Amino acid sequence: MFPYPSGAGLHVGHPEGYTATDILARYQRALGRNVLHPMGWDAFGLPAEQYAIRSGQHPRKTTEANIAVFQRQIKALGFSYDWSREIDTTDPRYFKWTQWIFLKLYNSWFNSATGKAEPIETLPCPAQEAEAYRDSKRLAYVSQAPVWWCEELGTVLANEEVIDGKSEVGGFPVTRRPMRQWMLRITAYAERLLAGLERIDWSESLKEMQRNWIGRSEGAEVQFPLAAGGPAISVFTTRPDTLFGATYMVLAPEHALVDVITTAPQRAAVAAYRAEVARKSDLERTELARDKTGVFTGAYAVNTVNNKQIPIWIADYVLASYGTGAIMAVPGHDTRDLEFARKFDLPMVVVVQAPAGQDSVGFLGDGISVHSEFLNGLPTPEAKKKITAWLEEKGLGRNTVNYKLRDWLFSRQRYWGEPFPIVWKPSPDGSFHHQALPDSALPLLPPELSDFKPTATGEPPLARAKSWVELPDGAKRETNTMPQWAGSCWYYLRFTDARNDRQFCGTEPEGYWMGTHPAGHSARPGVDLYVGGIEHAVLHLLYSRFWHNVLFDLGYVSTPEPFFKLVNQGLILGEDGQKMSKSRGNAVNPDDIMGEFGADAFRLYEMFMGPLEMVKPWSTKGVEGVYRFLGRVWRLFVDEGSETEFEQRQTAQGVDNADSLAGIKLSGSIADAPATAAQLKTLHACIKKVTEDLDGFRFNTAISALMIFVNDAITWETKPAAVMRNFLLLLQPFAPHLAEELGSKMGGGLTLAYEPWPKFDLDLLAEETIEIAVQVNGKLRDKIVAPAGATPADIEAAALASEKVRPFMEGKPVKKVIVVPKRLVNIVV
RNA sequence: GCCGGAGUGGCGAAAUGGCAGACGCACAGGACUUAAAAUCCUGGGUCCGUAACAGGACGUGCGGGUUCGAGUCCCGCCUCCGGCACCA
Repeated sequence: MFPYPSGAGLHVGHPEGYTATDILARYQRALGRNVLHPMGWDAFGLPAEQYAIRSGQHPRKTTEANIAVFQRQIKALGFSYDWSREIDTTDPRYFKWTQWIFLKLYNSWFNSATGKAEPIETLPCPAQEAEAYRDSKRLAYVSQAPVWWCEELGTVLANEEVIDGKSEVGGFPVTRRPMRQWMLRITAYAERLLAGLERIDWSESLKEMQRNWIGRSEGAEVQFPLAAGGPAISVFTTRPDTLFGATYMVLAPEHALVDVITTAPQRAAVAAYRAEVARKSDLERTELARDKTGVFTGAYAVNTVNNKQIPIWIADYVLASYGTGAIMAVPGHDTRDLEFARKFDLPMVVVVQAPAGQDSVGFLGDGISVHSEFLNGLPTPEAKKKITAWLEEKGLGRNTVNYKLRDWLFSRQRYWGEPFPIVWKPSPDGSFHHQALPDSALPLLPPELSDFKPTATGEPPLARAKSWVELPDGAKRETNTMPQWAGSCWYYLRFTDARNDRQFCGTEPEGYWMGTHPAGHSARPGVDLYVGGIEHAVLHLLYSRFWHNVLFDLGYVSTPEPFFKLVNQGLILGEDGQKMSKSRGNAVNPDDIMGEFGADAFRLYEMFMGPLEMVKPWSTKGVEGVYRFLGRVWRLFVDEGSETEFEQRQTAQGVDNADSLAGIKLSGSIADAPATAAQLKTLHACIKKVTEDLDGFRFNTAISALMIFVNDAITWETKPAAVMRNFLLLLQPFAPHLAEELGSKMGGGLTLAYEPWPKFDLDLLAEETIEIAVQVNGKLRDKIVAPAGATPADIEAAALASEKVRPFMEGKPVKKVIVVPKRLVNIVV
């Protein structure tokens, strides 16, 4: 995942994923594959804008400076990126296409019959109000609804950006307020986003997080007529089988029918309760709201299965934004309803018999229906089917599916983001109607501003630029901007064809790199390997999949999913095992580490710490360890005398580093000598282990294999040049600077990075004799040495003959002997 | 509460159901040095045992199970980390 270039520079987490992919890129190239390994900048975003507000410095300037810092650090780490594909989401040549994709969303609708997005022109519209109808179906639409507003940040936020009633960025309180906003219809893709998870190689936990976020829930929508007549109240329930146990109803306080149904005597109480709820922040509502509150509306609904009248309450434990914003309360089999019923003394009926030994009151699982007339005796799944059929027949209900996923709030009141390619045209009645700009008007650049603060009226900062906003024909530009996620939704596609100024990316390169083109190198549709932090599980990774699905439907990309294989690198903690942070004082600065130990040691250490996916604490002692290893590699190759001279020259003044380094000679122990069988075995064991570990992303054990080679090679009096050169080829992806330096001293022409990966020969690994463990009743008692070709019978005989084993078999008959070829013998007595 | 993941030496960790602790850190002893650093060599799970060897018992969060054999598989718990959480 490409980084947001913050002013603080890289933190140690960045090089973790980047080193892993760089090693694999180098490895895959050495295997002869064409590798796309690019870097870019997710550079729109809040910090640059907030800095601009404080300092008056244009975010463009800050962003450029930050990118320069990131570039310097990333280049110092020796990543083999293809810089000709570098992208910057704030570059008009890039965000032109972000705006273009927005227009595709705007000009499309989701056809539920085909399950796909289609151009808006294909939408069958009623003759009257055609435009309004079209607008109501677009994938990008305007909504006047309560949204999360963050006073501190001066902007609205998406659902995904609000955590426990606070902004994800900064942890500021957010409140709900109705505003006109752009939304993206991601909910139309709920099923597709769920189904798509089945065909991609992501960790189960990450898939689960996405599934939970989408929150699919199957149930029934049921109508409850009002006792007094008028509109029916619709509820969503996953347990229609408990309908006979519904003893009251609850509407969310914000429900539209509350005003309609509340009776005169209750009006004051209801109004007071609604005011109280509205005043509560969402934080209070979720954190403190375990204690149930609510008031009676005075109205009754009819439970049509038994024609009983049940009271209608309002309570804030029912959310306006989920399902229909109303529930049938079944205190017998729902914890929350039970709590509420107990508090307000409402009736409770058991309608599901729990299995023997469990209390039926408050029982939530599947059981047998009771006190439910025609459902009695049915197990829960059948009762659900029967009651739903019954409701459908009477026109009182139907099967339905609900999702927790909400549409994506896509506009922000910020300066430093992509402007919407939208203008508002005046209508004769004085209102304004949105209209898309043509593709030819892209990119739409933001106006120049010197004051980036939100305006006093709460309008976005872009509203300040009157000459930009107000068009000669009386139309006004949209002044919201897109969220930071927009640019990162599709950047992986741009990498395939980063300099294309006619298309967001060409069909050919897209097909080639995404793996569906006949000439493509991969059988895994999508990005072959995507490495990044888990924090994007429900943000970037969900948004991106959504956009990609839409682009796929519209025929612009060739794969249904963007990222085939995804690996989440584990967080690197501070030396104290706590999360790294400036305030804790346990943060590690990559520049310091590179300055002291060099880029290779830094790369190597981050890979040696442990498995890529694991959370692991930093240890500067550990860096010293791999640094020492690199020192041993160096001394393995170079002549000690010339090395000493080098060090002396270094301490003298006015000596050019490169010239001085060239004076170091290769060690005399490296010679064009034939390798011994033992040397070849050491080399090929290393090739095998490193190769297999790289295939499995096991960088830490691959490095330990390199160490094992060096520990052995350091004892060789004569080091065959061919063996040593092969070792450098294995080292090169991990520590490219050192490996290339030594490679060039060895000569032989090519840069190591362009040479093929060594192959291992199993024959060279064959042992002449094998050590075999001898167990008695599963306990190790001896080790014997047998020729590699020994038969199981030979080995068994040798094991039984062992002196050390004899005492443990004394006087006990041998029941069974298990011989595991080449490993062990277990004698059961 | 629900869903994921993880618990192995002093520490980071390694181990297709087959010799637990590879590799590294830290530590200890030794060599080199006037000395230190660097470097090189050696050692090490715990306990019992021995003058020293030898030898033995125990040991992968806890309790069971399957198996000739379990860190690994199964069942039940505990702890930690991450996510979700009044979602009907």
